[in-house]
Amino acid sequence: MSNPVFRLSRSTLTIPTILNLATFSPARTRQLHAHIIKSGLLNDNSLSSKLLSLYSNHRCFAEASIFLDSIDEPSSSSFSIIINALSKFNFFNNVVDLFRKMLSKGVCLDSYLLPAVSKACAGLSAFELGRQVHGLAQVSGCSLDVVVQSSLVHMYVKCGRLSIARKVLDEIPEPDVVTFSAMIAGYARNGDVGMAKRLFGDMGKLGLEPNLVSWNGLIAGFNQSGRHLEAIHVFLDMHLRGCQPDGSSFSSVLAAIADLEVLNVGIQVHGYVIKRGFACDKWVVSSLVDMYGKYACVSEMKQVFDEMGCMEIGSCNALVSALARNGLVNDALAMFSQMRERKMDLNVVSWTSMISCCSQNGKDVEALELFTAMQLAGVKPNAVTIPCLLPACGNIAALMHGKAAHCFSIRRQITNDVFVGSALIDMYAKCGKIRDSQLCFDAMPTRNTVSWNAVIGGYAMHGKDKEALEMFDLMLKSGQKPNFITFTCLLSACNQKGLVDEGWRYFNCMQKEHGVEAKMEHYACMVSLLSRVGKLEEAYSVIKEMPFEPDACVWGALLSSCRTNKNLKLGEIAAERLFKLEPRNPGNYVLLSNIYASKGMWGDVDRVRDLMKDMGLKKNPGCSWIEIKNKVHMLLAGDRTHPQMSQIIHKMEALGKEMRKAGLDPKIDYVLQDVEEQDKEQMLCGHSEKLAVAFGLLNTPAGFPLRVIKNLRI
DNA sequence: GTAGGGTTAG
Repeated sequence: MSNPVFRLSRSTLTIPTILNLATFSPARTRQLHAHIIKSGLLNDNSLSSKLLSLYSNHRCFAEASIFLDSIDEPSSSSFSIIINALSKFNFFNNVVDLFRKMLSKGVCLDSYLLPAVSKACAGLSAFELGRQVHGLAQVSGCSLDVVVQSSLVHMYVKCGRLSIARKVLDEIPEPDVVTFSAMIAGYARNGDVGMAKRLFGDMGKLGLEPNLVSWNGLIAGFNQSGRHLEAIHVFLDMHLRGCQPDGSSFSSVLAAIADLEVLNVGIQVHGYVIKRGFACDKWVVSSLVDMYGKYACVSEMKQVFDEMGCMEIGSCNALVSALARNGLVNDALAMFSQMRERKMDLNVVSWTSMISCCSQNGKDVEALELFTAMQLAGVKPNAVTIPCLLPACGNIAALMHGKAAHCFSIRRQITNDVFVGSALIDMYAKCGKIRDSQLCFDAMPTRNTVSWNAVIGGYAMHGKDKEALEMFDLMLKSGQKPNFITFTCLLSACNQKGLVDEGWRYFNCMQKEHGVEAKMEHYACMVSLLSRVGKLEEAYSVIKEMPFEPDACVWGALLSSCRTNKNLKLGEIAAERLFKLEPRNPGNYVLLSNIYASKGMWGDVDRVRDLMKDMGLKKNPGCSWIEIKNKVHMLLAGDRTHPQMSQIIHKMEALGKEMRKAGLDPKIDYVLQDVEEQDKEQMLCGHSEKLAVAFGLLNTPAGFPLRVIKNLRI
């Protein structure tokens, strides 16, 4: 006989023997179900409990529910079995539904199912619902149970209501180490690691010995609050007090180590990980991969990942971002495709990491495509995804996509997030919508340095020096500290308008008054500013006095102005440096030959052209775009009423085709897509910087200062 | 039979 139940029913086996069978497959469970119906044993309590457990453990909740419905008067323990299993598998909505159904049937509460319901409310962050459950627990008398109390503390913590959670904790006559751990983790997660530490101490005073989970909560708390060194100290303390770390302790402490300059400590902990047998723990591997990635130990991070011997989503995500962080963009993309091919369950972190990798490495169109693919895959973007995506919209002036992301943020109610807000400011500014940019800034409930930099940088980018400088004053008044990016934006604004005095003022005060060291970008701005107003010798002195070697940006600024001012002596010096630093940039050769041409030195013009030929370089694709470049520059200078706007657009289209033929990607479709739908003139004015990007102007010295701003990650 | 902790994306 192939049917086991049939065989059972015919055999001498009794029902109690069946119940003792350790495991039943789902199919066998269904057969048992049929057997129970056939034998009329539906209301046998122990049998029905066994069947419900079997179904629930196999996640056959539909069958469990059908069986529950067939019982005449189901007890709270019958509901409890399914509710606990649903909660264990994180089916929180179903927990709530079944709990409601149970109440509607008038079944009494018991303290075995309340923690699961409370956990579901915690998982759903359903504060109101959780409060009602708390009320029911009090009415039914279940709230005296320490397990129920602990679950309520956890629920309030997860809903972000720390003071209520603490009140519940304080009212428990005999809280145990689990209750304390929930509260400690709550304080830790919400950034109040001081309270977490105090409570940890209180627990000791009550004679409760902290266990592994409480130590881990504290380590994670210090790590998440950015107090990395203290996280390491707690880890050592725990070890000294005889509590041996587990995967959770290791993953937190390694994350802390990753953000400090202590690679040797990391290597020692890695040794400890191996010794304790956690080298294949998925959490630990993720942290190790991330740590080695942050220390640029590429082979180590790959080795740790490979030695785990399986593809697990968390560690794969860690590897993707570690590869991206180390500039191995193609490897990161390959890894991500492999994850997709293997049909791994990609989560929001997987998609967000990849979007971030693309938007930071010039793969803007790919970033936008990934955002669409992510949603098609049913993964909801969150408050981290949006700030990763928006720079891609800004980089190619894809205003429609940026707006869509903005609308998405409004629907998801994440516009109050400081990262989302700052990224929106930056995106609108880069798409030419400086007013929208300001509106987003105004709407922010809290701002940080990044938000101020975004709005100041936006005005600087649009040549609105007054507004940029005004915003800086407001920034100082608000008490927000400026950083090196703030000063780059300010100097860039001064540079565009030739404000030499203001430029020097900011340059001199940044170190003295604000403790910000002058970097390459600041020197580049000063050199550009001075040479722009014809003070070439002064600019050259600044270069000579720089405390580090000037880069191509600095020399490019000088060369560009030497052409305008027909200064051969300094032009040759700058060009010589540039030919070494950027031998393959045709713009440098063109500029020098222009200076020679302006002086009628045709022999030297030929010499530079031969130099270009030797390098296998052509002039920038389709030299007719020099014409466009001038017009774009006119727009940059603030000419908002150019009479030939529609011709410029046609020219852009033609150039786009030409560039594409030459195998170049002008990304013009994205620019034009927006232009089509908006008032063209209005858009084009705002798009001046984007046009410069689209046509590769930033790769020529003439593209300064856009080049400086573009390279900034606000 | 019920409760607590972790990593990777800005």
